[in-house]
Amino acid sequence: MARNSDGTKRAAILDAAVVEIARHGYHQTTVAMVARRAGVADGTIYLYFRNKEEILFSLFERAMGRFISEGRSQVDQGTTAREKLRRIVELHLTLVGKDRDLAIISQVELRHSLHFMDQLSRNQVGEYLTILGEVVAQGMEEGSFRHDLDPVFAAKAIFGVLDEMATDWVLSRRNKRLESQAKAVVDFLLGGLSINPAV
Amino acid sequence: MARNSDGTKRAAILDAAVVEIARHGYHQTTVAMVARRAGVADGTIYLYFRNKEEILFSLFERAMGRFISEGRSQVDQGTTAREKLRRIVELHLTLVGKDRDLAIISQVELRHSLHFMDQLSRNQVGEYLTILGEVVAQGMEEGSFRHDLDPVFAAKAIFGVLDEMATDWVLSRRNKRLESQAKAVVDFLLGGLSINPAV
DNA sequence: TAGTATACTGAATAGTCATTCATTTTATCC
DNA sequence: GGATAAAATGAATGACTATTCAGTATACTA
Repeated sequence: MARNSDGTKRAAILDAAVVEIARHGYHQTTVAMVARRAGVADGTIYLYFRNKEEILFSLFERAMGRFISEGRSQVDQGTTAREKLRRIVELHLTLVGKDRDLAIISQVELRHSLHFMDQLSRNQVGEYLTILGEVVAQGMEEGSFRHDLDPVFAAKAIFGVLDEMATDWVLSRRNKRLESQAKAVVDFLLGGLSINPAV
Repeated sequence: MARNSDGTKRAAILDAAVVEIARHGYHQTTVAMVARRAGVADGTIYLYFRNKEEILFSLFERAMGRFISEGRSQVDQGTTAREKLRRIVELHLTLVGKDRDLAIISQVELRHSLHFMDQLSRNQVGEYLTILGEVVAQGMEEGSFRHDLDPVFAAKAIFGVLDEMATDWVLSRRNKRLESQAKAVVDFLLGGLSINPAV
């Protein structure tokens, strides 16, 4: 039952799926296409995944796992909340911008169904938002962030900005690097639009 | 060739599609299901729409049309950039929050494929972003917004925050009204996180 | 009211693909 | 090297559904 001992074949299938799904979309991608690119037989896919949808889930788990562990690591390397925020913004944009195929999947293909998004947001994305929320809470304690923020709300807002930049980059044909937006994002998040926010 | 003179039947089909697609997702919704709910025969659908995908497109056009025209109207009713921003944020959250089925479609189901999103963002969403960008530019001229903003960037960031709030509301089971977040959103957009943004 | 154009119907078609499983290949062990 | 188990294969299956179109109903005209 141990399949191909190391995760080699499973990883190969996931790698193939990233390319095919990014190129054709989840629904236009057949299991046979993934099998072909991975260099295995159609049936082999089912030794590693219960069904086609589970490939998509696993894809996301693998990618989001990196996101979360590297995110935590970046946060731990910073000291002030501002610095932590800067680090996490840079990480987010860098990771998404590193692999366009994967970006297409995370920004577009994974958002297919309510059921699916629900699962994702409950688990992986939720943990990511928690990290963001902790940074905001620290900033409030430090006194560098406004005292009237709600960290849960702010975490979502931060995520919203990052996510929109990522989606915009995926949809644009320009090949300007995504991480080049990091400074603008941080400035916007810290300072907002207003010159004098105290209305 | 004039079909059913007024747009009655076409609208009925779109209305039915909203409900079915919101409930089951685009791919699990069959043309027959839409026809049944609309009270027409399967074939009738094809008198009004070239194919299934065109239903989805039309759905979005109809909804986004309201968004843009009401958005312009709200913006025109405001005088200062701040006030315009507040109005548009409230409108956005109110419109999305008004109809959960439609919200599911705009936040989830419409993001089906790269090709599809591309079309949308180029047309409808692009126009919406333009409106937001104009408000930002006005704020900069007025002197109420920071002079170092890029209106195109800021428009995307604003949209990102609004979109994330909308998606979060769709996914959450809580029935807190979406528009109750308007003040928090405006405060965040205007003031950002920092107490003293001038780093 | 007959005749014609328009709108609608829904059963049949035609194709697609996820998934299965009997069979073959490869690895392991004594 | 023969036996056994684990992995992998890929052709066949079965289910599903978008779309078509020959036929029917309805509205309009003169």
